[in-house]
Amino acid sequence: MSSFAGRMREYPTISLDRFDKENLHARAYFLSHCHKDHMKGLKGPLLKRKLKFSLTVKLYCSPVSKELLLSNPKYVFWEKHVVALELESPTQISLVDEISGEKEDVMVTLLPAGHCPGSVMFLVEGDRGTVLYTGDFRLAVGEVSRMEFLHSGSRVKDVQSVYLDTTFCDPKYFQIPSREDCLDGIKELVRSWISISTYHVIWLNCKAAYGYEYLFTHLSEEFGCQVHVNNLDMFRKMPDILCHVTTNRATQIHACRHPTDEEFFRTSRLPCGMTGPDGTPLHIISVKPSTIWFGERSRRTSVVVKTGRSSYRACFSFHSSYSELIDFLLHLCPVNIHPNVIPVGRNVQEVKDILKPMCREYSGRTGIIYKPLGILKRARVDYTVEDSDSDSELFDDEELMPWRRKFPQSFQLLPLEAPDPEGAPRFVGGQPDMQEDQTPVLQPGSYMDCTESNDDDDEQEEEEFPDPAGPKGAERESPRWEAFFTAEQVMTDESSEPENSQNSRTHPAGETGSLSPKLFSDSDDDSNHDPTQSIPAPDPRSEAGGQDSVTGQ
DNA sequence: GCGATCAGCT
DNA sequence: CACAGCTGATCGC
Repeated sequence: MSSFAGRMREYPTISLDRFDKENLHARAYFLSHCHKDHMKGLKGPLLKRKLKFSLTVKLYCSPVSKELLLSNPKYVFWEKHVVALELESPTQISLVDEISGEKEDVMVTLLPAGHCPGSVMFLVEGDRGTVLYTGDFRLAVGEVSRMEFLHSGSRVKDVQSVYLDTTFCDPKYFQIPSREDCLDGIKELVRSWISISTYHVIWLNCKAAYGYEYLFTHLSEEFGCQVHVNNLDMFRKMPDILCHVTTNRATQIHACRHPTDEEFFRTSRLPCGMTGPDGTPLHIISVKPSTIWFGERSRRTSVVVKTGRSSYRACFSFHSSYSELIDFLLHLCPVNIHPNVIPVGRNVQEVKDILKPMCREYSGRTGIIYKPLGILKRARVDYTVEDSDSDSELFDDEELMPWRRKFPQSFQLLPLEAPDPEGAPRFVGGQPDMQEDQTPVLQPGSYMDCTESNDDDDEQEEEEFPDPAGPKGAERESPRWEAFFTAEQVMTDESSEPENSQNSRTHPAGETGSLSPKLFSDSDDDSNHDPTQSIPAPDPRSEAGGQDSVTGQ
């Protein structure tokens, strides 16, 4: 969560991502993205009043952020004062003091931040130097070197200060699998489940915030199956997202929410209440996108981990990992780095100590070529620099390399602080240039990793599911669906759908017993997920028409 | 009655 | 396992 107070020391007359207290006096406002912790004070009555009497105060953001902001009635009063700036289009902005008439011009450029729809960084250039406010961001290693507006000719711009998203500025988040690897893992899980039968549905247990659209659009595209969401008003002018989400519950992929959705899931219901034909229960698995949960794990895991009978965690990060942050900072080589976020369990000084070696005064000695992954890799073994085959992928244009570069002495020691003594990546897969003993790439379908999971976690999560078989020793038995459904539905019938109770009574245990039992067992073998091993046994009442009502679009 | 803040809960 | 956000209680205006 951002704890940035809103103002940069170089340009104190503008406020970014904070709109309360001192920020009420700003000459211009900037919103990096539409997450509530970056919108504090934005709907406040004081600011509302200020706007009424001001001719010059504007709120600058990306076109997508403007759309998302104004789709919320609480912020429509901004309508006349929001200015959408195109990405990577430097814009001169006059900062005028409406009382004194005093004026200062700055050039502002929005850069893509990869955090959520519409998220941007703000590059501000003016008489007080060049500063970069990152907002929240996730950039892969090497991406910063390809951002044109951070460069001038063949060199990196002289950046005075970076105001940085330090959410994962901690060695325990040294490596987070790439978006692509995480997505691939989730795709394989989704594929293996929804292909069993049309009664098999996925619930993506996503938080109520922008940022998961990337997941929705890719899954929809992959499986030709729109994702069910509560509301799509905010995407009304975003056809690229809109075409992949739906408010029609008849789909196998859900990301709908309900205040008690976890309870719904425990009782085998979707938050939207969707059932199969005649109220037939659907077979639901939940996938909870998580980052910190993975960061806390002490052993290597795959990008998708089974945490309960029908619960999974999938690695999914909106924020750059520690190594991505280092790559970003070593490339920019700013004079100052200010953390916007103090991760839980750390204090400001600790975060500043971590960042210090990336500041300019600690670098810029000789002309050592900048190769972050090579350095990180070597740092665990020795302190020499060596060529890496991955360089060409990371830096497609050597001309864009920073020119004032030397390795911060203390930085080379940082990876040794990582909790993993061997420096092993925490995930199966990972970067192609990892050490030889690591599995080089994600194995399709390798999302089961129960044997490496933390026992406590598993126990805890398992408890969410009533196990009619009783003791742990019975875990490998076929799930007893009849008891599972009946017991819970009798107790909670909030949906007041009579079909539910009827359905649970008419759902024979033998039928569910044939549902790929190993999918629910404590397995760590992919082959168990081969849907062809099981014969889906839909409710006898469900004819083709019924199935269409589940999958029909 | 509203906003700010915090505990509790995902 | 706290990435972001909601609800409800309490307090002050």
